[in-house]
Amino acid sequence: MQPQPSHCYDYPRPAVTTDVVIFTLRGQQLQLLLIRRGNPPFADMWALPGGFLDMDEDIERCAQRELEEETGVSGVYLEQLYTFGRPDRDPRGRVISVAYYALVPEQRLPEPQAASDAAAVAWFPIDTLPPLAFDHAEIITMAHQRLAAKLDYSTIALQLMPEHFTLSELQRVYEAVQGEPLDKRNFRKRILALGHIEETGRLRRSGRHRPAREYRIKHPQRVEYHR
Amino acid sequence: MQPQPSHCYDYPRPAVTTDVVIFTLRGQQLQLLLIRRGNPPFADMWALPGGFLDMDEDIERCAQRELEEETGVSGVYLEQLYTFGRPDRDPRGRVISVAYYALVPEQRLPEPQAASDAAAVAWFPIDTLPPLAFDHAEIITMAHQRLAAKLDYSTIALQLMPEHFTLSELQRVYEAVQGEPLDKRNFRKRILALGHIEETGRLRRSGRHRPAREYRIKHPQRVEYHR
DNA sequence: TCCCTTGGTGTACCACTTACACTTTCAGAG
DNA sequence: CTCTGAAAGTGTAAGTGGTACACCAAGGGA
Repeated sequence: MQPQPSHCYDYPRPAVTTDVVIFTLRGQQLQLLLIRRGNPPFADMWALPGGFLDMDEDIERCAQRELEEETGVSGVYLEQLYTFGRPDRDPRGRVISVAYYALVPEQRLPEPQAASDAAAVAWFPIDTLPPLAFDHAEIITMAHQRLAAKLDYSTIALQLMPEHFTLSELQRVYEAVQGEPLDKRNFRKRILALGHIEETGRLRRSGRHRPAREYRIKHPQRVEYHR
Repeated sequence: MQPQPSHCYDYPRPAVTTDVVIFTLRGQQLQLLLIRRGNPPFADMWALPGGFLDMDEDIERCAQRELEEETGVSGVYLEQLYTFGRPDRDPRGRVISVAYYALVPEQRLPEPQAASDAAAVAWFPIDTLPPLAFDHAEIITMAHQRLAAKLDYSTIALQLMPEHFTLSELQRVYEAVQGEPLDKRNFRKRILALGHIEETGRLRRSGRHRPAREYRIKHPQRVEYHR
Protein backbone atom coordinates (compact mmCIF):
# COMPACT_ATOMS: atom_id res chain seq x y z
CA MET A 1 0.00 0.00 0.00
CA GLN A 2 1.67 3.17 -1.23
CA PRO A 3 0.88 6.44 0.54
CA GLN A 4 -0.49 9.21 -1.65
CA PRO A 5 2.08 11.80 -2.70
CA SER A 6 0.73 14.20 -0.15
CA HIS A 7 3.85 16.04 0.98
CA CYS A 8 4.24 19.11 -1.18
CA TYR A 9 6.76 21.94 -1.13
CA ASP A 10 7.37 25.20 -3.02
CA TYR A 11 10.76 24.00 -4.15
CA PRO A 12 11.99 20.50 -4.91
CA ARG A 13 13.81 18.75 -2.09
CA PRO A 14 16.36 15.95 -2.16
CA ALA A 15 15.74 12.77 -0.23
CA VAL A 16 18.02 12.40 2.79
CA THR A 17 19.40 9.06 3.91
CA THR A 18 22.08 7.71 6.17
CA ASP A 19 24.48 4.94 5.26
CA VAL A 20 26.55 3.19 7.88
CA VAL A 21 29.90 1.47 7.53
CA ILE A 22 29.79 -1.13 10.30
CA PHE A 23 33.26 -2.36 11.18
CA THR A 24 34.19 -5.30 13.30
CA LEU A 25 37.21 -7.51 13.74
CA ARG A 26 36.54 -11.13 12.88
CA GLY A 27 39.34 -13.58 12.89
CA GLN A 28 42.27 -11.33 12.31
CA GLN A 29 40.62 -9.22 9.66
CA LEU A 30 38.85 -5.92 9.63
CA GLN A 31 35.44 -6.68 8.19
CA LEU A 32 32.32 -4.72 7.38
CA LEU A 33 28.67 -5.50 6.91
CA LEU A 34 27.02 -5.35 3.49
CA ILE A 35 23.53 -6.04 2.25
CA ARG A 36 22.70 -7.64 -1.04
CA ARG A 37 20.31 -5.56 -3.08
CA GLY A 38 17.29 -7.36 -4.44
CA ASN A 39 15.91 -4.56 -6.58
CA PRO A 40 17.18 -2.16 -9.20
CA PRO A 41 19.13 -0.02 -9.36
CA PHE A 42 22.23 -2.09 -8.71
CA ALA A 43 20.21 -5.27 -8.21
CA ASP A 44 22.35 -8.17 -6.97
CA MET A 45 25.14 -5.84 -5.98
CA TRP A 46 26.13 -5.22 -2.39
CA ALA A 47 25.47 -2.01 -0.51
CA LEU A 48 25.94 -0.40 2.87
CA PRO A 49 23.04 -0.61 5.30
CA GLY A 50 21.14 2.63 5.13
CA GLY A 51 17.74 4.20 4.95
CA PHE A 52 15.69 7.32 4.84
CA LEU A 53 15.72 9.91 7.56
CA ASP A 54 12.44 10.27 9.42
CA MET A 55 11.17 13.81 9.64
CA ASP A 56 11.43 14.10 13.41
CA GLU A 57 14.51 11.96 13.82
CA ASP A 58 18.01 13.18 14.59
CA ILE A 59 20.48 12.16 11.89
CA GLU A 60 22.66 10.20 14.25
CA ARG A 61 19.65 8.40 15.62
CA CYS A 62 18.74 7.39 12.10
CA ALA A 63 22.19 5.87 11.70
CA GLN A 64 21.81 4.14 15.07
CA ARG A 65 18.54 2.71 13.92
CA GLU A 66 20.09 1.29 10.75
CA LEU A 67 22.89 -0.18 12.79
CA GLU A 68 20.50 -1.81 15.20
CA GLU A 69 18.18 -3.12 12.52
CA GLU A 70 21.02 -4.93 10.81
CA THR A 71 23.03 -6.11 13.78
CA GLY A 72 20.80 -5.89 16.83
CA VAL A 73 23.56 -3.92 18.49
CA SER A 74 23.26 -0.55 20.20
CA GLY A 75 25.45 1.61 22.35
CA VAL A 76 28.57 1.18 20.27
CA TYR A 77 30.88 3.78 18.80
CA LEU A 78 29.23 5.72 15.99
CA GLU A 79 30.67 8.78 14.26
CA GLN A 80 29.55 10.93 11.39
CA LEU A 81 31.93 10.51 8.48
CA TYR A 82 30.98 12.75 5.57
CA THR A 83 27.96 13.75 3.53
CA PHE A 84 27.80 12.46 -0.01
CA GLY A 85 25.56 14.25 -2.45
CA ARG A 86 26.73 14.08 -6.05
CA PRO A 87 23.61 14.82 -8.09
CA ASP A 88 23.98 11.57 -10.06
CA ARG A 89 24.88 9.27 -7.19
CA ASP A 90 21.46 7.63 -7.25
CA PRO A 91 19.85 7.09 -10.65
CA ARG A 92 16.37 7.28 -9.12
CA GLY A 93 16.73 10.93 -8.17
CA ARG A 94 18.50 13.33 -5.91
CA VAL A 95 19.57 11.60 -2.72
CA ILE A 96 21.85 13.09 -0.09
CA SER A 97 23.50 10.52 2.16
CA VAL A 98 24.98 11.37 5.53
CA ALA A 99 27.50 8.59 6.08
CA TYR A 100 28.49 7.25 9.49
CA TYR A 101 30.81 4.55 10.62
CA ALA A 102 30.39 2.26 13.59
CA LEU A 103 32.77 0.05 15.54
CA VAL A 104 31.35 -3.15 16.97
CA PRO A 105 33.30 -5.62 19.10
CA GLU A 106 32.83 -9.04 17.55
CA GLN A 107 31.54 -10.43 20.85
CA ARG A 108 28.56 -8.11 20.80
CA LEU A 109 27.32 -9.47 17.49
CA PRO A 110 24.68 -12.17 17.55
CA GLU A 111 25.37 -15.43 15.78
CA PRO A 112 24.68 -15.00 12.07
CA GLN A 113 21.14 -16.30 12.12
CA ALA A 114 20.37 -18.71 9.30
CA ALA A 115 17.02 -16.98 9.14
CA SER A 116 14.81 -15.78 6.34
CA ASP A 117 16.99 -13.60 4.13
CA ALA A 118 20.24 -14.95 5.47
CA ALA A 119 22.16 -14.64 2.25
CA ALA A 120 21.16 -11.00 1.95
CA VAL A 121 23.48 -9.83 4.73
CA ALA A 122 27.14 -10.71 5.03
CA TRP A 123 30.46 -9.66 6.46
CA PHE A 124 33.33 -8.96 4.08
CA PRO A 125 37.02 -8.37 4.77
CA ILE A 126 37.87 -4.79 3.87
CA ASP A 127 40.44 -5.88 1.32
CA THR A 128 38.20 -8.28 -0.62
CA LEU A 129 34.96 -6.43 -1.20
CA PRO A 130 32.40 -7.40 -3.82
CA PRO A 131 31.17 -4.92 -6.44
CA LEU A 132 29.35 -2.16 -4.61
CA ALA A 133 26.24 -0.15 -5.42
CA PHE A 134 26.09 3.64 -5.70
CA ASP A 135 29.19 5.44 -4.42
CA HIS A 136 29.53 3.05 -1.51
CA ALA A 137 33.07 2.05 -2.41
CA GLU A 138 34.07 5.67 -1.97
CA ILE A 139 32.31 5.87 1.39
CA ILE A 140 34.06 2.74 2.61
CA THR A 141 37.45 3.99 1.51
CA MET A 142 36.97 7.22 3.40
CA ALA A 143 35.74 5.41 6.51
CA HIS A 144 38.74 3.10 6.46
CA GLN A 145 41.16 6.00 6.07
CA ARG A 146 39.52 7.91 8.90
CA LEU A 147 39.64 4.91 11.20
CA ALA A 148 43.26 4.14 10.39
CA ALA A 149 44.25 7.77 10.95
CA LYS A 150 42.45 7.93 14.29
CA LEU A 151 44.34 4.94 15.65
CA ASP A 152 47.42 7.15 15.68
CA TYR A 153 46.08 9.95 17.83
CA SER A 154 43.18 8.53 19.82
CA THR A 155 42.06 5.50 21.74
CA ILE A 156 39.38 4.67 19.20
CA ALA A 157 40.78 1.16 18.70
CA LEU A 158 39.52 0.25 22.16
CA GLN A 159 35.98 0.59 20.84
CA LEU A 160 36.56 -2.60 18.85
CA MET A 161 37.59 -4.57 21.94
CA PRO A 162 35.45 -6.68 24.27
CA GLU A 163 35.33 -5.89 27.96
CA HIS A 164 38.43 -7.93 28.71
CA PHE A 165 41.21 -8.39 26.21
CA THR A 166 44.89 -9.09 25.90
CA LEU A 167 47.60 -6.85 24.51
CA SER A 168 48.15 -9.24 21.64
CA GLU A 169 44.50 -8.98 20.70
CA LEU A 170 44.71 -5.20 20.78
CA GLN A 171 47.82 -5.29 18.65
CA ARG A 172 46.02 -7.42 16.11
CA VAL A 173 43.34 -4.72 15.86
CA TYR A 174 45.94 -2.10 15.02
CA GLU A 175 47.58 -4.38 12.52
CA ALA A 176 44.32 -5.34 10.85
CA VAL A 177 43.14 -1.74 10.52
CA GLN A 178 46.42 -0.28 9.37
CA GLY A 179 47.41 -3.30 7.36
CA GLU A 180 50.97 -3.58 8.58
CA PRO A 181 52.76 -5.47 11.36
CA LEU A 182 53.90 -3.68 14.49
CA ASP A 183 56.78 -4.32 16.82
CA LYS A 184 55.49 -6.05 19.93
CA ARG A 185 57.64 -4.32 22.51
CA ASN A 186 57.19 -0.85 21.08
CA PHE A 187 53.46 -1.37 20.76
CA ARG A 188 53.07 -2.40 24.38
CA LYS A 189 55.25 0.44 25.60
CA ARG A 190 53.27 3.00 23.64
CA ILE A 191 49.82 1.71 24.58
CA LEU A 192 50.57 1.30 28.27
CA ALA A 193 52.21 4.74 28.41
CA LEU A 194 48.89 6.29 27.40
CA GLY A 195 47.43 5.04 30.66
CA HIS A 196 43.99 4.29 29.30
CA ILE A 197 43.92 0.58 30.08
CA GLU A 198 44.67 -1.41 33.22
CA GLU A 199 45.25 -5.02 34.14
CA THR A 200 42.28 -6.99 35.40
CA GLY A 201 44.68 -9.21 37.35
CA ARG A 202 43.40 -12.29 35.59
CA LEU A 203 45.03 -14.51 33.03
CA ARG A 204 43.69 -15.75 29.75
CA ARG A 205 44.48 -19.37 28.82
CA SER A 206 44.02 -20.21 25.17
CA GLY A 207 46.07 -22.97 23.66
CA ARG A 208 49.28 -24.69 24.47
CA HIS A 209 51.37 -21.71 25.39
CA ARG A 210 51.87 -19.18 28.12
CA PRO A 211 48.63 -17.45 29.24
CA ALA A 212 48.20 -13.74 28.59
CA ARG A 213 47.30 -10.99 31.04
CA GLU A 214 43.85 -9.55 30.68
CA TYR A 215 43.33 -5.81 30.45
CA ARG A 216 40.27 -3.59 30.51
CA ILE A 217 39.53 0.01 29.52
CA LYS A 218 39.72 2.48 32.40
CA HIS A 219 36.99 4.70 31.00
CA PRO A 220 34.82 2.67 28.62
CA GLN A 221 32.62 4.59 26.18
CA ARG A 222 35.20 7.40 26.17
CA VAL A 223 37.53 8.05 23.26
CA GLU A 224 40.55 10.09 24.31
CA TYR A 225 42.72 12.14 22.01
CA HIS A 226 46.43 12.70 22.30
CA ARG A 227 48.39 15.35 20.38
CA MET B 1 5.81 35.92 -6.63
CA GLN B 2 5.67 32.61 -4.86
CA PRO B 3 5.81 29.45 -6.91
CA GLN B 4 2.95 27.01 -6.40
CA PRO B 5 3.70 24.15 -4.02
CA SER B 6 4.05 21.81 -6.94
CA HIS B 7 6.79 19.47 -5.76
CA CYS B 8 5.16 16.50 -4.10
CA TYR B 9 6.58 13.33 -2.59
CA ASP B 10 5.24 10.14 -1.01
CA TYR B 11 7.11 10.86 2.19
CA PRO B 12 8.02 14.17 3.79
CA ARG B 13 11.52 15.46 3.05
CA PRO B 14 13.73 17.84 4.98
CA ALA B 15 15.06 20.96 3.33
CA VAL B 16 18.81 20.81 2.68
CA THR B 17 21.07 23.83 2.97
CA THR B 18 24.75 24.62 3.18
CA ASP B 19 26.28 27.06 5.65
CA VAL B 20 29.80 28.31 5.21
CA VAL B 21 32.25 29.54 7.82
CA ILE B 22 34.44 31.95 5.85
CA PHE B 23 37.72 32.60 7.61
CA THR B 24 40.27 35.25 6.83
CA LEU B 25 43.08 36.94 8.69
CA ARG B 26 42.54 40.66 9.07
CA GLY B 27 44.95 42.67 11.11
CA GLN B 28 46.36 40.03 13.37
CA GLN B 29 43.06 38.37 14.08
CA LEU B 30 41.26 35.36 12.72
CA GLN B 31 37.93 36.71 11.53
CA LEU B 32 34.84 35.30 9.90
CA LEU B 33 31.98 36.63 7.86
CA LEU B 34 28.46 36.93 9.23
CA ILE B 35 25.21 38.20 7.85
CA ARG B 36 22.64 40.11 9.80
CA ARG B 37 19.22 38.53 9.59
CA GLY B 38 16.39 40.85 8.66
CA ASN B 39 13.52 38.40 9.15
CA PRO B 40 12.32 35.99 11.80
CA PRO B 41 13.31 33.62 13.10
CA PHE B 42 16.28 35.15 14.86
CA ALA B 43 15.63 38.58 13.30
CA ASP B 44 18.47 41.05 14.00
CA MET B 45 20.80 38.26 15.00
CA TRP B 46 23.84 37.28 12.99
CA ALA B 47 24.14 34.10 10.96
CA LEU B 48 26.52 32.25 8.69
CA PRO B 49 26.10 32.74 4.96
CA GLY B 50 24.10 29.86 3.61
CA GLY B 51 21.30 28.82 1.37
CA PHE B 52 19.28 26.05 -0.11
CA LEU B 53 20.73 23.35 -2.25
CA ASP B 54 19.55 23.37 -5.85
CA MET B 55 18.24 20.05 -7.08
CA ASP B 56 20.94 19.52 -9.68
CA GLU B 57 23.78 21.12 -7.78
CA ASP B 58 26.62 19.35 -6.07
CA ILE B 59 26.75 20.14 -2.36
CA GLU B 60 30.23 21.59 -2.51
CA ARG B 61 29.24 23.76 -5.45
CA CYS B 62 26.36 25.10 -3.40
CA ALA B 63 28.81 26.10 -0.70
CA GLN B 64 31.08 27.66 -3.34
CA ARG B 65 28.14 29.64 -4.61
CA GLU B 66 27.35 30.98 -1.15
CA LEU B 67 30.97 31.90 -0.69
CA GLU B 68 31.12 33.73 -3.97
CA GLU B 69 27.82 35.51 -3.47
CA GLU B 70 28.99 36.98 -0.21
CA THR B 71 32.63 37.67 -0.96
CA GLY B 72 33.04 37.63 -4.75
CA VAL B 73 35.86 35.16 -4.21
CA SER B 74 36.28 31.79 -5.88
CA GLY B 75 38.99 29.17 -6.12
CA VAL B 76 39.92 29.27 -2.46
CA TYR B 77 40.21 26.44 0.04
CA LEU B 78 36.84 24.93 0.89
CA GLU B 79 36.26 21.81 2.96
CA GLN B 80 33.18 20.02 4.20
CA LEU B 81 33.00 20.26 7.98
CA TYR B 82 30.00 18.37 9.32
CA THR B 83 26.30 17.95 8.75
CA PHE B 84 23.98 19.43 11.32
CA GLY B 85 20.44 18.19 11.50
CA ARG B 86 18.88 18.36 14.94
CA PRO B 87 15.14 18.22 14.32
CA ASP B 88 14.59 21.47 16.21
CA ARG B 89 17.52 23.46 14.85
CA ASP B 90 15.25 25.60 12.67
CA PRO B 91 11.86 26.54 14.12
CA ARG B 92 10.34 26.78 10.63
CA GLY B 93 10.71 23.08 9.98
CA ARG B 94 13.15 20.31 9.36
CA VAL B 95 16.34 21.68 7.83
CA ILE B 96 19.54 19.72 7.33
CA SER B 97 22.62 21.87 6.93
CA VAL B 98 25.84 20.61 5.40
CA ALA B 99 28.45 22.96 6.87
CA TYR B 100 31.67 23.93 5.10
CA TYR B 101 34.53 26.17 5.98
CA ALA B 102 36.58 28.33 3.64
CA LEU B 103 39.95 30.03 3.95
CA VAL B 104 40.36 33.31 2.09
CA PRO B 105 43.58 35.33 1.99
CA GLU B 106 42.71 38.88 3.01
CA GLN B 107 44.20 40.25 -0.20
CA ARG B 108 41.65 38.40 -2.30
CA LEU B 109 38.74 40.10 -0.62
CA PRO B 110 37.26 43.16 -2.29
CA GLU B 111 37.03 46.39 -0.35
CA PRO B 112 33.98 46.28 1.90
CA GLN B 113 31.65 48.10 -0.46
CA ALA B 114 29.55 50.74 1.26
CA ALA B 115 26.77 49.53 -1.00
CA SER B 116 23.12 48.82 -0.50
CA ASP B 117 22.85 46.54 2.49
CA ALA B 118 26.31 47.32 3.78
CA ALA B 119 25.46 46.91 7.43
CA ALA B 120 24.01 43.47 6.76
CA VAL B 121 27.41 41.80 6.21
CA ALA B 122 30.38 42.12 8.50
CA TRP B 123 33.61 40.50 9.63
CA PHE B 124 33.98 39.51 13.27
CA PRO B 125 37.02 38.35 15.21
CA ILE B 126 36.50 34.75 16.25
CA ASP B 127 36.80 35.60 19.92
CA THR B 128 34.23 38.41 19.96
CA LEU B 129 31.21 37.09 18.11
CA PRO B 130 27.74 38.58 18.37
CA PRO B 131 24.72 36.48 19.33
CA LEU B 132 24.21 33.90 16.61
CA ALA B 133 21.12 32.44 14.99
CA PHE B 134 20.25 28.73 14.88
CA ASP B 135 23.08 26.41 15.93
CA HIS B 136 25.66 28.54 14.15
CA ALA B 137 27.76 29.07 17.26
CA GLU B 138 28.24 25.32 17.39
CA ILE B 139 29.20 25.19 13.72
CA ILE B 140 31.77 27.95 14.18
CA THR B 141 33.29 26.27 17.21
CA MET B 142 33.72 23.05 15.29
CA ALA B 143 35.21 24.85 12.28
CA HIS B 144 37.70 26.67 14.48
CA GLN B 145 38.76 23.47 16.23
CA ARG B 146 39.19 21.66 12.93
CA LEU B 147 41.27 24.47 11.48
CA ALA B 148 43.47 24.74 14.56
CA ALA B 149 44.02 20.98 14.61
CA LYS B 150 44.94 20.90 10.93
CA LEU B 151 47.67 23.47 11.37
CA ASP B 152 49.60 20.82 13.28
CA TYR B 153 49.64 18.15 10.62
CA SER B 154 49.09 19.86 7.29
CA THR B 155 50.02 22.91 5.30
CA ILE B 156 46.50 24.28 5.42
CA ALA B 157 47.70 27.56 6.93
CA LEU B 158 49.27 28.44 3.58
CA GLN B 159 45.75 28.70 2.16
CA LEU B 160 45.33 31.88 4.20
CA MET B 161 48.45 33.47 2.72
CA PRO B 162 48.78 35.75 -0.31
CA GLU B 163 51.05 34.76 -3.18
CA HIS B 164 54.11 36.26 -1.52
CA PHE B 165 54.51 36.45 2.21
CA THR B 166 57.09 36.62 4.97
CA LEU B 167 57.76 34.09 7.69
CA SER B 168 56.60 36.54 10.31
CA GLU B 169 53.29 36.89 8.54
CA LEU B 170 52.91 33.12 8.40
CA GLN B 171 53.75 32.88 12.07
CA ARG B 172 51.06 35.42 12.85
CA VAL B 173 48.55 33.16 11.08
CA TYR B 174 49.46 30.24 13.29
CA GLU B 175 49.32 32.41 16.38
CA ALA B 176 45.96 33.92 15.48
CA VAL B 177 44.35 30.57 14.73
CA GLN B 178 45.73 28.72 17.70
CA GLY B 179 45.56 31.67 20.04
CA GLU B 180 49.01 31.33 21.55
CA PRO B 181 52.45 32.79 20.79
CA LEU B 182 55.12 30.66 19.14
CA ASP B 183 58.89 30.75 19.38
CA LYS B 184 60.30 32.46 16.31
CA ARG B 185 63.36 30.29 15.77
CA ASN B 186 61.57 27.00 16.30
CA PHE B 187 58.70 28.06 14.09
CA ARG B 188 61.01 28.95 11.19
CA LYS B 189 63.00 25.77 11.58
CA ARG B 190 59.88 23.63 11.57
CA ILE B 191 58.17 25.34 8.63
CA LEU B 192 61.26 25.40 6.43
CA ALA B 193 62.04 21.76 7.22
CA LEU B 194 58.71 20.77 5.68
CA GLY B 195 60.02 22.01 2.34
CA HIS B 196 56.72 23.34 1.10
CA ILE B 197 57.74 26.97 0.68
CA GLU B 198 60.68 28.62 -1.02
CA GLU B 199 62.28 32.07 -1.11
CA THR B 200 61.26 34.36 -3.92
CA GLY B 201 64.63 36.09 -3.63
CA ARG B 202 63.00 39.42 -3.00
CA LEU B 203 62.79 41.50 0.13
CA ARG B 204 59.77 43.13 1.67
CA ARG B 205 60.30 46.64 3.11
CA SER B 206 57.64 47.74 5.54
CA GLY B 207 58.55 50.31 8.12
CA ARG B 208 61.74 51.47 9.69
CA HIS B 209 63.34 48.15 10.35
CA ARG B 210 65.18 45.37 8.59
CA PRO B 211 63.33 44.10 5.51
CA ALA B 212 62.00 40.54 5.48
CA ARG B 213 62.59 37.84 2.90
CA GLU B 214 59.63 36.95 0.77
CA TYR B 215 58.50 33.35 0.38
CA ARG B 216 56.00 31.59 -1.87
CA ILE B 217 54.28 28.21 -1.84
CA LYS B 218 55.98 25.59 -3.97
CA HIS B 219 52.73 23.88 -4.92
CA PRO B 220 49.87 26.35 -4.48
CA GLN B 221 46.35 24.92 -4.26
CA ARG B 222 47.77 21.79 -2.70
CA VAL B 223 47.40 20.99 0.97
CA GLU B 224 49.99 18.47 2.11
CA TYR B 225 49.75 16.26 5.16
CA HIS B 226 52.62 15.16 7.36
CA ARG B 227 52.77 12.39 9.99
C1' DT C 1 60.42 -34.71 28.95
C1' DC C 2 60.48 -32.50 24.70
C1' DC C 3 58.70 -29.23 21.58
C1' DC C 4 55.84 -25.89 19.68
C1' DT C 5 53.46 -21.72 20.35
C1' DT C 6 52.48 -17.32 22.12
C1' DG C 7 53.42 -14.03 26.14
C1' DG C 8 56.44 -10.97 28.02
C1' DT C 9 60.58 -7.95 28.75
C1' DG C 10 65.06 -3.71 28.15
C1' DT C 11 68.44 -0.96 26.01
C1' DA C 12 71.02 1.85 22.74
C1' DC C 13 70.65 5.05 19.08
C1' DC C 14 68.63 8.53 16.42
C1' DA C 15 65.47 12.23 15.30
C1' DC C 16 62.84 15.68 16.64
C1' DT C 17 61.22 19.23 19.89
C1' DT C 18 62.08 22.74 23.20
C1' DA C 19 64.11 26.57 25.58
C1' DC C 20 66.65 30.45 25.09
C1' DA C 21 69.49 35.80 23.59
C1' DC C 22 71.94 38.50 20.66
C1' DT C 23 73.17 40.74 16.13
C1' DT C 24 71.46 42.81 11.68
C1' DT C 25 69.17 46.07 8.89
C1' DC C 26 66.43 49.80 7.84
C1' DA C 27 63.95 54.45 8.34
C1' DG C 28 63.05 58.44 10.58
C1' DA C 29 64.24 61.95 13.89
C1' DG C 30 67.40 65.07 15.64
C1' DC D 1 75.84 61.84 10.41
C1' DT D 2 74.39 59.61 14.28
C1' DC D 3 71.25 57.82 17.21
C1' DT D 4 67.27 54.98 18.08
C1' DG D 5 63.34 52.03 17.76
C1' DA D 6 61.43 48.11 15.59
C1' DA D 7 61.22 43.86 13.38
C1' DA D 8 64.30 40.23 10.90
C1' DG D 9 67.28 36.73 11.30
C1' DT D 10 70.29 33.13 13.40
C1' DG D 11 72.54 28.28 16.60
C1' DT D 12 73.13 25.24 20.37
C1' DA D 13 72.34 22.26 24.20
C1' DA D 14 69.16 19.36 26.72
C1' DG D 15 65.38 16.54 26.81
C1' DT D 16 61.85 13.67 24.88
C1' DG D 17 59.92 10.33 22.17
C1' DG D 18 60.35 6.79 18.52
C1' DT D 19 62.68 2.86 16.45
C1' DA D 20 65.23 -1.31 15.99
C1' DC D 21 66.26 -5.44 17.87
C1' DA D 22 66.62 -10.96 20.60
C1' DC D 23 65.88 -13.82 24.18
C1' DC D 24 63.55 -16.25 28.13
C1' DA D 25 58.91 -17.84 30.26
C1' DA D 26 54.91 -20.61 30.59
C1' DG D 27 51.59 -23.76 29.13
C1' DG D 28 49.61 -28.03 26.51
C1' DG D 29 49.94 -31.95 23.88
C1' DA D 30 52.49 -35.70 22.07
